[in-house]
Amino acid sequence: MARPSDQAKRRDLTDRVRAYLVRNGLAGLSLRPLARALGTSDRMLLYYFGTKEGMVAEALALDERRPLVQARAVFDSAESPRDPAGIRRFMEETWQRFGAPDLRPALPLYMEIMAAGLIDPDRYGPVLRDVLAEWTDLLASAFRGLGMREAPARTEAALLVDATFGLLVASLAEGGREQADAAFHALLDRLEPGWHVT
Amino acid sequence: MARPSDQAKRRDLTDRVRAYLVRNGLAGLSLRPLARALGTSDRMLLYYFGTKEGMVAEALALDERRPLVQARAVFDSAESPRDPAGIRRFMEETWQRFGAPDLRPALPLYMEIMAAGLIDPDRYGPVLRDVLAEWTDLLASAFRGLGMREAPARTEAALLVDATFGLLVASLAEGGREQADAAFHALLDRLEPGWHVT
DNA sequence: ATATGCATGTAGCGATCGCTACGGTAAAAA
DNA sequence: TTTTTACCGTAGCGATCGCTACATGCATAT
Repeated sequence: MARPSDQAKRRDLTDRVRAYLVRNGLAGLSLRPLARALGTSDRMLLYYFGTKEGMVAEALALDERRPLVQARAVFDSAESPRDPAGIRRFMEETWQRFGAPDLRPALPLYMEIMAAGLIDPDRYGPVLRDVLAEWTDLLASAFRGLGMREAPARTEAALLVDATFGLLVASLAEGGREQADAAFHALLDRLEPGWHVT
Repeated sequence: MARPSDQAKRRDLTDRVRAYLVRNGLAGLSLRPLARALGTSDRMLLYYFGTKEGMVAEALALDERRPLVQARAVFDSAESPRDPAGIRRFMEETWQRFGAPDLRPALPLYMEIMAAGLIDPDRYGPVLRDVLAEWTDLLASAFRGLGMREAPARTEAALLVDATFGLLVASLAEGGREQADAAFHALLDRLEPGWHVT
C-alpha cells in the first residue's frame, strides 16, 4: 500500500506528532500511547508514515534544522554583519530567537537527539556536529571579513558558538533565563574587543 | 528475597554494568542483552539488584557525581585559588581532567542523562542543573574571594562554567579536541583580565 | 550427618512492542 | 453505474519486555 504523499490530514498528523515528540521526547516513544493522545490509532500512524522510524524522521525533518536555517536567514538577509557591532547584534538576535516561545520548547528534544548522537553516532549521529560546524563556519567567515586570518577566525568562531551553546543549555536547565542572559551579554562584552583588528 | 548488600560479585557486576552503560547508553537498555554481554543472565541481574531501575541507579551512583566531586577535591585541596592565575590553573586542570581516558568516555552517557532530565524533570531531572549550580557556586566563591561583589561574581562564574560546558560538549561532538582546546584557552585569555579587580 | 542459605538454571507469566492481514465504508472518478 | 481510491476498525502475529516461581547444586554452620 503506497502511502499518501501530501494530504492535508497527513500534514496535520505530522504536526501533531511533532508536538507530541517535543513534549515527550524520543526515549520511550510508543505508537499506541502516541496514537491515543492524538485521537487516532497506531494503525493510522503506520498507514500514513509506513514505519515508526519513518514517522519520527518525517515529524522532525521540518524542524530539525530550523534553528540553523533561521540563523542563516538572519545572517544572509538584512545586513550581513561586516563589523564587530554587527556580529554582536547578530548574536544577540540569535540568542533572543532561541528564547522565543515557538523555538525554545523544542530545544530539549534537540538536546536529546544530540546526546543520542554522541552515544550512537550511526543514529542521529552528525546532528550536533553539523549544527555546531555550520554555525562555526558562518561566524568564521564573518571574522575573516573583519580581517582575521583563517586560524584565529575559526578559533574565535568556535569559542563564540560553543560558549553560546553552553549558555543555552544552562538556561534550559535552570528554567529561568536571567542568569544565562547576564552571562551571555558578559560573554559578548569580553569577546567583542578582540574583534576590532586593524 | 533480600538482596545481598555488598558481595564482591555484586561489586564486580556493578562495575561491568556501568561499563556497559557507558558504551551503550540508557536509551534502549534491556536486561537480557546486557546480561548476555556480561556472561550472565537477566535472572542474576535482578537477583543482585532487585529491579532494572535499581540496577541503573546503583551502577551510576558511584560515578554520577564524580566529575563534580573530583573538581571539588582539586579545588579544596592543593591550593584553593586565591588569585586570577590560580583560578585559571584550576580551570585548565579541570579541563584536562575531562579529557582523561578514565572520564571522557563516560561523558556521552552523562550528556544523555542530562538531556533526559530536560525533557522529563522527574527522571534524572536535577542532575544537569545541580552539576552546573555547584560548579557555579564553587567559582562564584572564588571570584568573591578576589574582591568581586555577589552579582558580578555569580555572572562571571556562570559564564565560565556554562561556556566551558559548551566547549566540552563540542569537543565530544567533534571527536578531536584540538579546536575545542584552542577555544578553551582563548576563553581563559579573554576572561582572565576581568578577574584582576582592585 | 543434617540443616541453612547463597547462587543459579529453567520456564514461563502477563504485558507491550512494531507491524500486518483483512474487511469494510464512503466519496470521487470512470 | 461501476470501479477505483482514500480512510479506518478489528484482530492478531511473533517477538521482546521486566519480572517471578520453582527447583537444585554447593558451601558452610550446627
